[in-house]
Amino acid sequence: MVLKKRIYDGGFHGLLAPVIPKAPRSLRRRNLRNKSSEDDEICAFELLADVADKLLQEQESESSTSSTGSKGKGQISIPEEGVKNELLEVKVKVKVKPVVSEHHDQASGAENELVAQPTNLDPASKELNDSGSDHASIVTNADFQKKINANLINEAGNLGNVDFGDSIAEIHPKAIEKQCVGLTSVKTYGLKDHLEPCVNTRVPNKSSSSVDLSFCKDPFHSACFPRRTENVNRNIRDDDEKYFRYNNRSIARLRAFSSRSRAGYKRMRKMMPSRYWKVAQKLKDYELSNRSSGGVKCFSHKRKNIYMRERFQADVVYKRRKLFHQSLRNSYNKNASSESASNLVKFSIKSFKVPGLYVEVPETATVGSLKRSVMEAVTAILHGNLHVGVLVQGKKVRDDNRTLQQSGISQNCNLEALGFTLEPSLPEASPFLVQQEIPSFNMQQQLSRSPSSPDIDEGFSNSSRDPAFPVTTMENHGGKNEVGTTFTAEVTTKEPVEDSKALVLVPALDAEVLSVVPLNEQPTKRYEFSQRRTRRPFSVSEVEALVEAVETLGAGRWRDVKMRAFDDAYHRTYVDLKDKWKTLVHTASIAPQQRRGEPVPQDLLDRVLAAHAYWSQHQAKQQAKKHQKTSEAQM
DNA sequence: CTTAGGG
DNA sequence: CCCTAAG
Repeated sequence: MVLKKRIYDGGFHGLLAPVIPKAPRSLRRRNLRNKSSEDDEICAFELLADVADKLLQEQESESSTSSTGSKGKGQISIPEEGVKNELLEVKVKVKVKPVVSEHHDQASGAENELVAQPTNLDPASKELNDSGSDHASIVTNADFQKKINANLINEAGNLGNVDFGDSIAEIHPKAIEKQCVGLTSVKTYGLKDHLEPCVNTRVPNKSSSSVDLSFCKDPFHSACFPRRTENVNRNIRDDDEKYFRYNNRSIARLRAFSSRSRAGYKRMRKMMPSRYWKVAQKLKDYELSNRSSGGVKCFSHKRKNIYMRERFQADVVYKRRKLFHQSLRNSYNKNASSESASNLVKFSIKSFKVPGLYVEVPETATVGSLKRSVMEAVTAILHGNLHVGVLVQGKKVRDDNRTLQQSGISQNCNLEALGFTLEPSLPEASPFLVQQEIPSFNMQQQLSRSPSSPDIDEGFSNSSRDPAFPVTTMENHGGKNEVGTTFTAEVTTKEPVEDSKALVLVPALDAEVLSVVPLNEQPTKRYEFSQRRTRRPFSVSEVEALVEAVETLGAGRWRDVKMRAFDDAYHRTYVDLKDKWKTLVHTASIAPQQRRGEPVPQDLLDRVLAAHAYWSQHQAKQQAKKHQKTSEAQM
């Protein structure tokens, strides 16, 4: 009946603990916004262009970091005999989502503004040009569609977002049969200096099987379309640090929206790592501003929850990883029967997933534009700096001098555990250092992993496979119907596996690694893409701030604590604060000799203990009261 | 999205 | 720090 007085007499340095009522979420949320300017407008393609640029630069300046990577070229070579002289097949599947291009957006959902053109393919892939439409044909037969839909749903289920109205298409490069696949170039307005990846897959002879990825920059398409205002660039630069402060990964996506619904908003948000979300947000803002001037209603899209950025990111990454694993898989021919030579390693690479690929095309777009979109996406993602990685048991084998046998890759062993990754040859760099050096859209360095583990990299632990979402699973996964955009490229040896159509939902960004993972391996909770955040010990001043905040707000209101004391510390999520408090309490309760890390002043620890005691008691009282109340109500 | 806890 | 179940 009476407001409980909560005067902290424990002595927080003489301060009365101001009990700040917990504001309604709705209100609190409002506060979260407006943290930074929201008038930024960014052209999606500008972003793309920058990304492409960076990546290109990266590629050019970076020689291979692995033995396989000779600039712009990667090769998988299995020097073992027994590899069938088969043709490699490359399939590209795309999950398309209705989109409205920013340039034509008026409700009609105009065609994507991508323009595709034949590229100057290298001789080896010349025929690609001839194959023209072949290498990007849309499969629309009902049966397949059905499967894909199921798959999409399945995939979408992983992301937890689904939408209706998505159309799917499979692009099946016929070039396969010609043993090579070419990616024609695609030009996007504003996309500058894009590379023209030409992926040639050929199988020389029974002695070796190789996948040759060569890239060429297409001078022809270098001419840029008019770029957006400097305004855009400025904003990108200005906000870049925030966007990519912690994770600068490759981004290559084409996006637009046909749906301005909240669902759409949420979906997008979910699908993309929070760090990119902000960008997306801006992109959207841009689009919306464009559109609003045309009289189209915009929906609120200014939500920003800065503290949750990282957490969110984590979630997305997690989901992405999940999806990721569904795709890249190999199937291995383990036919011992025909294998007389026990030392032959025989297998086929069933599919290559293109993780960072994200394609969105308006339903009303033409098939042609779809093709072009895919091309562009591929171009943006594969623009070259890739190198192949080999995974055994989910662990990356880094020593190129090892023999297959030494690496545990042998016919008698578990070929199922063999996988490949296609990753950009990026330098290892601290995201934090990088961000300072490259204030704008730099998203390459991220995939760098700690240089530690020399041979086996635990990070790439077991290619996780979620049993619930087997690649080949076509069962309708019910419910959701949201589809991000999937883009899967499969490389298969002849004998097309009936269900080589594994459709993979690629969670957009973070295309660092394209991997091929064994099909039968059991899923693990470790995902290749997960990169643990770099450890950043709390400084004494941070501890001080935390203690102060908890003293006044109480332990448990982490969101508020965050807001109060770490609002600008983007790398500290409220969960982090909660965790830190936990450790602080622990630290304070153990002997000084047992403490590690930068010593926290005893007085601070004392305050921790005091506050902890106080708020614990407080909480207990609250609970008691609550119980009493409920019990009374029952009587 | 937030909290709360275990890992 | 990560991962998750609950709310």
